[in-house]
Amino acid sequence: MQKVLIVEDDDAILNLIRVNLAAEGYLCACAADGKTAADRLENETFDLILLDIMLPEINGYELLEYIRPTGTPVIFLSAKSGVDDRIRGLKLGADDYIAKPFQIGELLARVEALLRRCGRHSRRLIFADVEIDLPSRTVRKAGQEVELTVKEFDLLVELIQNKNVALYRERLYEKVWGEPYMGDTRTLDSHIQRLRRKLDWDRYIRTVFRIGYRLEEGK
Amino acid sequence: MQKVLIVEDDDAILNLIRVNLAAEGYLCACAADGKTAADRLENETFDLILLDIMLPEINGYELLEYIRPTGTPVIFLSAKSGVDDRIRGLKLGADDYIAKPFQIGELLARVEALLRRCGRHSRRLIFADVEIDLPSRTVRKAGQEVELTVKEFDLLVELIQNKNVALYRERLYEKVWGEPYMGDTRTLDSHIQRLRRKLDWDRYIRTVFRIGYRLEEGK
DNA sequence: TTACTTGTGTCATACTTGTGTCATAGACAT
DNA sequence: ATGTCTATGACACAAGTATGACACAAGTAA
Repeated sequence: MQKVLIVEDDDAILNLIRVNLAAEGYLCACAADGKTAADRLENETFDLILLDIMLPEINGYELLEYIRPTGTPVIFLSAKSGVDDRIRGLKLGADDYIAKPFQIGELLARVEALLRRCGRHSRRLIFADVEIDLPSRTVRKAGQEVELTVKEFDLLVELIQNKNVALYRERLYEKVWGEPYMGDTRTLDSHIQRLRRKLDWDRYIRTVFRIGYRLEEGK
Repeated sequence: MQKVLIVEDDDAILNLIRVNLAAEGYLCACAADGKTAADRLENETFDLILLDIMLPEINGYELLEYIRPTGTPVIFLSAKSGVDDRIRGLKLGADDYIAKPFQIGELLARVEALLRRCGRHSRRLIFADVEIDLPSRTVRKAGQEVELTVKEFDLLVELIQNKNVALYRERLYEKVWGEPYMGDTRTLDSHIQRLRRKLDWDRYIRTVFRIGYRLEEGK
């Protein structure tokens, strides 16, 4: 599922976009001003950003400067419909420029085209405040990168892919270590603990006594 | 130098585009009908294709079908300016859609934006302050030419084409050296270090312990 | 020759990871 | 409730391993 950030201060337009993107199966995040958007960008990554130019606080151009180094594709949305505005937006680094008022169908088509091109099937997992990008093997908690070792990372992925399932120690071990579980060592437990500590996840990684562990959604 | 194919049957428009693209430093190839275009595509590769929809012989839509599998970016040019036409073009696989009549400046800006985004298939790669010209195998950092050896160059290209992906040592080695990775030599590491030193890229080329390396965008 | 590229060896260091120990918590029978 | 047994948490540590840094030699082209 692709994740799109919509930065737009006009409620009506924001909702129009949000509803339509959601209906197409995109995961939407919204920000009504530049500051809020900057905060979210600090803490999350997106597959695409729809960016209004005229915003309170920080405007779209400034925000673009900030986004550019991350390589995230951006489509400008703007009431400024002049050719010069379009050229300026594109030259500054936007990937597309849609003038308001626009037809929602065209916006959807342009979003689709851009994501198709960017090929970012950026397979990622999200659980609670933690975001995992599989190809790059990076983990971010509340936007902050957390350094995990190979085993920790693989274990985390295995847990998230089976959230809310009580995983037997045998199964976990065999999946992550790729060899049969002999029991009677503290290996798995130690790694679970390291994960709990690094992610501050005591509340999510629950021990299932005599069985194994379960990554639990909800509180 | 980027190579653009212009497929357009109207001489005036064709020339307008050709002259302006050439002035911007692009290498232009032209075709006035679908058949000619198809022939050229048989024998050459391009960084970008500007494609008129209404053409004699083979029309733009059909041609797009043929181009799509190659992954070359396409901008549709069309006198059909309706929203539905634009949506159709984009849905069929075009990356952008410019309605005629257009302002040449906007076309140039859109060409530039698309090529910027598509780095991967092109003959020119850009990452951070480094610019790579594949055909001439030259590398420039902040405009200054940097001399890289063959292996260093190939390694760099491989990294950039897979930026933000944790590349396994095996994969990197096999891609660049073209033979299976036996492990237990300092070859790959040495070359990574030479790259880091020559480009001053400690902050971009990150070590993924026990996995390999990752070229990381952003800060 | 000379200059250059490239692979490899060595050493030091940093990091990962498995395991042992001990304390504590849970399960269960009495 | 109490006691017992076992499983897990917490922690520290050691061994093994991976990587950075560097130097050098074999190979190659000029």
